[in-house]
Amino acid sequence: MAGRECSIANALAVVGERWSLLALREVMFGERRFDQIARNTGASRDILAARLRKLVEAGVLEKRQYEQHPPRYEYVPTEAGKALQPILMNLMEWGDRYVTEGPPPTVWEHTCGAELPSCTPRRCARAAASRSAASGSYEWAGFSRTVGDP
Amino acid sequence: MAGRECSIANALAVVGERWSLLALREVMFGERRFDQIARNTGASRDILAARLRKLVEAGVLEKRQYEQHPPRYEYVPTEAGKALQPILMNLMEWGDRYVTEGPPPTVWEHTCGAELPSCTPRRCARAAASRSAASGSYEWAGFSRTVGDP
DNA sequence: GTGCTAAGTTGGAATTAAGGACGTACTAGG
DNA sequence: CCTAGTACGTCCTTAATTCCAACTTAGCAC
Repeated sequence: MAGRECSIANALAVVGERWSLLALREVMFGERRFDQIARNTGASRDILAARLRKLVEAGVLEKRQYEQHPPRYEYVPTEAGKALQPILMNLMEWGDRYVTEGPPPTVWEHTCGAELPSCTPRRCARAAASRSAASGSYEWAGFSRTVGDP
Repeated sequence: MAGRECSIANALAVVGERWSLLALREVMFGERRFDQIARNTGASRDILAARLRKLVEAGVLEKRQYEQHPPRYEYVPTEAGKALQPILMNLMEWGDRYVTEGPPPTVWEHTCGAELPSCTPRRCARAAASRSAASGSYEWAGFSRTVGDP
């Protein structure tokens, strides 16, 4: 037990469990409600509830009530949550390059036309293509992403 | 089950399990042998063996024999493994900022004296300080890291 | 009343991890 | 020869987690 004292380990204690980063991905993609996150990640509802609670306790997400009767909540990223976005982007690029077979399921690019280097922070990004079936668009923290058929 | 088709999910299928990224951290820190990785991560030996096998199968690490009699192996990063380094660095920075209390356990800086922005790839980096008890130094893929008392 | 959506909770089965002992193979010391 | 120590795992038993489906609560629409 124990292991080296290290901020990587500390970070993983917060976001390193299964489904945590995928839940965060959904929030980043604009899906902020429990059922949407559950559907899009494929996580069990009980585990997802536990992960979201933990992320809220850790200050990565904030639970915000968007309806009084009946009470309904959505999850929005805090500053710490937003700071994880580059990590998710890098992870996606790594997955594109070394794991995913075929073309990347989602591609981001600058709305300004510049190419998107593997560097953070990124601003002015827009999803150019997606093999995902869902449609919609979303903007957050300087990012803009569109999902849909070309 | 199922969930969105996404390279983040694909990446996490390879490196998202508990201990995988910490094992990779050790390899990145220059600890490439089973016992060292086990000690420094705190993982159970059987689980660690399973993770390392998986990482080798996924092409992230390579198992290299460094001794014939008795056969002894060490784990070295492949190109895919090296490509994960920026992600670990970003995760460490995120942990430093939002999780770890007190000063960062490990600090990297450019050997050229320039400050180290939160951007990849990094070259010419050197660990300036560490609260870790262990001593030693290590260089890999343009990084140089020193662990020890100032 | 029936069905639908949303955001979870509950209970029981299945899976995974923890922790330590053990095996094998070699080296060093007495 | 006998004992220790190092290295790299595997095996076994117990403990903790996760999965899955069903259920709850609360309101709205028909």
